Amino acid sequence: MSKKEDILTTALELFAREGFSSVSTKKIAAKARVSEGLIFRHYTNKQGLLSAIMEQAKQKTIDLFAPIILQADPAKAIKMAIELPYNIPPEQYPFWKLTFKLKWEASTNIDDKMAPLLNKLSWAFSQLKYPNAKKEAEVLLHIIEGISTAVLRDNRQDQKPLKQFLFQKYKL
Amino acid sequence: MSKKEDILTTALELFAREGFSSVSTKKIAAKARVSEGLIFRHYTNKQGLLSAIMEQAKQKTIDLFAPIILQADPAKAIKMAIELPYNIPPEQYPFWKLTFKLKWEASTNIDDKMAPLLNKLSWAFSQLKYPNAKKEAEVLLHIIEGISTAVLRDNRQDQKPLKQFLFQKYKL
DNA sequence: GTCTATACGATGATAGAC
DNA sequence: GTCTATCATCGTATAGAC
Repeated sequence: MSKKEDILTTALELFAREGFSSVSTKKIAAKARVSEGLIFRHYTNKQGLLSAIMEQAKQKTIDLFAPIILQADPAKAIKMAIELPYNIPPEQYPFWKLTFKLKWEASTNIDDKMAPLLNKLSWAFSQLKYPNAKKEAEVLLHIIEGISTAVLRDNRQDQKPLKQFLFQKYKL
Repeated sequence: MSKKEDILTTALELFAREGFSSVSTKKIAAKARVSEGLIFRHYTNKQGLLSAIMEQAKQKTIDLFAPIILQADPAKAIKMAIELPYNIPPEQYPFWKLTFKLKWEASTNIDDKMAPLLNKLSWAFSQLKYPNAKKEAEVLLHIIEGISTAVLRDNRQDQKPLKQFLFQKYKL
């Protein structure tokens, strides 16, 4: 891995754990074992570092959602969406933690990221003849985000997973 | 309002909007129109300011939940819980925004705050003979937190509220 | 209670050498 | 590409006067 990548990975980890403004470029440099100046050579400024991270995140979101979006069977798509929080690759936790954290920063908008999934769920519920497909989708997305939050925050899978319960609830 | 209170209110607003570490004591002082030194006279340090805010928050949480906790009719209790996100007094938005934001800081734990509500919902569902009362409660709490997040982030009520839909879903 | 002045380490960022 | 040295500014916090 290049030093440029080391910086990005380290910054991501620290931002996810401690928040963007709490982490100094000095700290990033020390943990990534590069000189502080190098950060600015590669990423112009601290904000540029965050932008580069979020650029990567965009692609990871698409990759993670792809199998669900492409699923032609509506019941299977819903099932996969429910399983999503439990299937986040642990090495991607920092990514998702930061994404959820940044939900509360004015600049970013997590809803844009989630829109494709929301639309797919809406489609799935309407295929299954749910009377309020759009709202069913919204509610399920809230649940999925809630479970994801729990998983990401505690860095562990839910002790008593709601997965089975939800499968039952949605008759899957 | 005393200057001491001005500081607290201003800090709360800024912390909620921009995050704890992004906001300098200088900025708080300017916006509250007090000298910077006064902040430290009253609250020892910046962290003390946050602690004072969270101390207030504890009481506000209790007050907001009280009518639900005291509700003897289980169906009504669930209904009130669903209405909760829409009934947060707007002047308390900064409080709740900050509370939800701090969910992602290692030190704080929002689950402790939410536990009484979770337990009440669990009780309500079991009264109504739901087969998995505990998990029903968990799921509904996720939904309520999701709706609250949307309301708080956009500083406005949901355009197409899920309230009616949820009432129907839970046959209330 | 409140303000002004100030100490001083930390922080983001640049310049220049290799 | 990478490091060292350096800088201006900012940020928290204290001291002393009113």
